[in-house]
Order: sequence, then structure tokens, then C-alpha cells
Amino acid sequence: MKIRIEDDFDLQKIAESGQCFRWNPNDKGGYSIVAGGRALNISNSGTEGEFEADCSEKDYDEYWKHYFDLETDYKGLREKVSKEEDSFLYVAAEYGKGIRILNQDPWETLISFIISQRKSIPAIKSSIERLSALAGSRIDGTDKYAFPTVDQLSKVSVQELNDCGMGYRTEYLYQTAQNAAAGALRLEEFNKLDDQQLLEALMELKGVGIKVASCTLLFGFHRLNAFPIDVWIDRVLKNEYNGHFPFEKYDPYNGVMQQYLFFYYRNMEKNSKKVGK
DNA sequence: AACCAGGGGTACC
DNA sequence: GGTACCCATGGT
Repeated sequence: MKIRIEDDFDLQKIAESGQCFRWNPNDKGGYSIVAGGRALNISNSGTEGEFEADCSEKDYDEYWKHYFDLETDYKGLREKVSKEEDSFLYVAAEYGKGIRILNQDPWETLISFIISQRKSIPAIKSSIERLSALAGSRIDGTDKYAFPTVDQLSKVSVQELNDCGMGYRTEYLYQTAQNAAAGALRLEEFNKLDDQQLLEALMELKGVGIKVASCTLLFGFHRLNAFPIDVWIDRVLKNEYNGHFPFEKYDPYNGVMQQYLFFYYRNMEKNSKKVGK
């Protein structure tokens, strides 16, 4: 079906924004996406603001529309950034125009970001694909595998986790899965908690520190004010903000600004390396 | 082939 | 509350 999206929807930028690990380029110049037990191919139709997706209108309305967060006005959020008062973020937001914060599954997001620690993005993607193929359900009519459910992941052994390249994160994943399967970790009930309570609840899990918890808030629970600080954002804050980011200006959307900063700064670094070679 | 990756736990202070 | 050090493995 054809989808009309006027502004702030750039598939490549979202795919490379570091929030999702199961978007892969397909042979139509678009992306193959696995999420929520479904698979989708989506690409730009060639006309500006028009996209072609291989799903039914029902699937689009019931799932993908919300997944892509099309009900949030990102253009309006970018316009909160003053060119004069915060020129660095202004440039970053212009550069990152088209990024949206996806509505991803909390469980998949939590596990994915536990896996992510001290791994490169290609290595994260590889581990998640292996784990999904090992324990997830095959998606009808495709050769893709859904992300393992709580029940499915709880049946994966330590040895099998190691075989997926999890390294020292194996024990974190194993414990989290066992806790969830035993009913000691109920992510569904975490929706009731406010941001701070949710952050603290997630950090009680072994292997979940402030950064992984913040990513889970932002990308899995759609708490748009969560502000994950990784190595890149740490450099941005030190180098561009004298260590003090003006959170009060962008409340409650600091997480969106964080994504612009992350995407911009990381790409600047990548590009400067290319030139250097 | 070394180097480092969207960090966290632990042991100190 | 802050800091130093270790952690397994894979992509480049």
C-alpha cells in the first residue's frame, strides 16, 4: 500500500540512528524491518513524502502507524530549538530531520540494549539475529524470525546464549529471562511508573545500568524525556555544552534532542575518519 | 592483526 | 558519590 507522510520521516536516518537493530537495507532501496512479531518492507516510492509498504491497510492502521510514531509532530519539536540560543543543537536537528523515536516493544528493547553494551552496532545486530533465529517464531510467509518472547528466551540455555556471541552478557540475559518467566519482572506493569521510578526499577536488574535503562525508557517505553548518555553524548556535552545541557528548555522532549545530537556527532566522526584515510 | 565497540559490576577511596 | 580496572566476543 502507499503511505503519505508529509515531513520528518527518513528511513535511512531512522535505520542508522542506533535505536533499532532489525532494520536492514532491501533490494528495493528501502528497508526490511522485523518488529512486534511482524515483518515489513518499506521504501520511498520515488515521489517526495510517498512510501510503499508491503502490508495491508489493517496492519498499517493497527501496528505500523504507531510503530513509526506518526502521531507525534517532530517538525514542531525541531522548531523548539532556537538557532541563536543553541546553534549546535539547531544544526544537529536540521541534519537529523527525519528521525523519529519508534514505538518498540519494551521487552525486545530491554534485551537488545543489554546485549548492546560494549558492542559495535554490526555486532549487536548479528547477535540479535542469531538469537531470534534460535529461539523466536518464524513469521508467516517470510524467512524472518520474531524476537523471542519472555517464554521463549527463558528456555535458551547459557551455552546457547554464548553461541550467539553474548560473551559476559550471557549471565545478565539469562537472569533477566528467568526472572521475567517466573513473574518476578513484569514489564507490562512498568507502564504505570513515572520516568524516575521506571529508571530505578530497570536498574535493579543485573546488567542494566543508567545507560541501558535510559535507552529502554526512550526506545521501549517511549518516554521522550529520557536522555541516555553514551560515549558520544558524553563527548558532545563536554565539548559543546561545557558539561551542562539545558534540559529545562526541551522538557519533556530531551530524548528527541539526544537522538539528534547522537546521530549528528557520530556521523561527523565517521565522516572525518573517511576523509583522513 | 590490533583495536575498540550506543557499559556495568566490583573494589576500592 | 567518584574513579580504576576488568569483563568475552566480533567487526573493521
